[in-house]
Amino acid sequence: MRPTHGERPGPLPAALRPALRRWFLKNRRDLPFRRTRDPWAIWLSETVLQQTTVAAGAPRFEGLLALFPTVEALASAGERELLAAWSGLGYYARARNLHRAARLVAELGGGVPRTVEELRALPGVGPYTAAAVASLAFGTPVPLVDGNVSRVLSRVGAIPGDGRTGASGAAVARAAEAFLDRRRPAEHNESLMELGALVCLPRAPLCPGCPLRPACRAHALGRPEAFPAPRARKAAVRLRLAAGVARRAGRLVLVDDAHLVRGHLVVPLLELAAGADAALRLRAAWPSLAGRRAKRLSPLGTVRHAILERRYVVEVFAVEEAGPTDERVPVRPVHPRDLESEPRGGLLGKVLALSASAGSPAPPGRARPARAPRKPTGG
DNA sequence: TTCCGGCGTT
DNA sequence: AACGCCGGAA
Repeated sequence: MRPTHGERPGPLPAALRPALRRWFLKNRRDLPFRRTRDPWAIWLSETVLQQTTVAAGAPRFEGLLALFPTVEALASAGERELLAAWSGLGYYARARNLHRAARLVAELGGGVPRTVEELRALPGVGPYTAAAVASLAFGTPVPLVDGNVSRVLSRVGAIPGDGRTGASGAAVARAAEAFLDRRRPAEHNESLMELGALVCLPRAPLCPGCPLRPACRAHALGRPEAFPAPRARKAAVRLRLAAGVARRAGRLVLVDDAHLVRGHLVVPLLELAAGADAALRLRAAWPSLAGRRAKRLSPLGTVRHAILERRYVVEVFAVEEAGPTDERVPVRPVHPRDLESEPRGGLLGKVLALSASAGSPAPPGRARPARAPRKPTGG
């Protein structure tokens, strides 16, 4: 048993259901897939709509339903026919799954399965689609949590986290279960989705028109748009680089950037395997990188640079060169004063700042690399 | 450009 | 838990 840290958001008061219901009856959009309770039509529409907006998906749903009006019709059609009709919708594996599922259903007879468990067993039918068919078509009292509903419930309960993964996903599921109107699950589920689609918008929610506002903790906190928390960013890839700063006749030795941004100029650098000795590797590679022998390397420090989800840790060295120059290695020597007019990335600025601070009368202690000046990137 | 979204796969 | 799928919207 473990201690409770803070209280869980309580269930949405059932007292708000009538307000939600009134709001829905007044504001619901008249959409083609809402005019039917036919399980196959619901299944098909949910499959189409989980990958496209309502605007784009509605006409496609109608076309597909006209072509395959029953699950048996799809089962007896070829996969190619479905794929042809699916063209432009994307996620073609889902069309194949739908076709396989239709054949399974037809083989078993008895039409579209009625229970969540049976539905889940069909290829391409996950928790969402199963709950949608069960509740919207068959009236089974199961909560339905799509992206819209997850956002609504995250806000109403001010649930920390992204509302999908781990504990926050579980908290959203509990809230959905607690708020479910078991007497009319279809209408209830549709109304929550519609509220998310029309009022509880991702970026700028329209709280004044929201029937759940009296209970909404995120609104009470004054920051409805802060929920759900942004999705965790993809884990950054960490890479080690070794870079060398060398001068020839007052000009910086630069090369075309092959690692980070094509078309930019950067100091010669190289990617390091884990545990590799930066100085050793850079010195050995210098002739092929810069076309000249590296006589001596002195460490200048470390620079960090991020591009999208890549994190570079760059060990920078001042390089003293010696010997003849190999003209076959493409190098672009640039005088520092001409740097402004060259395409270059933020990394070069950071490296040069480090080099400059190391070259100037040393402040006591290790010089922290100055932050690179903001530069207008691109074009 | 960045973000979003159900599901299957890994 | 993370990723790819794929097109649309912000």
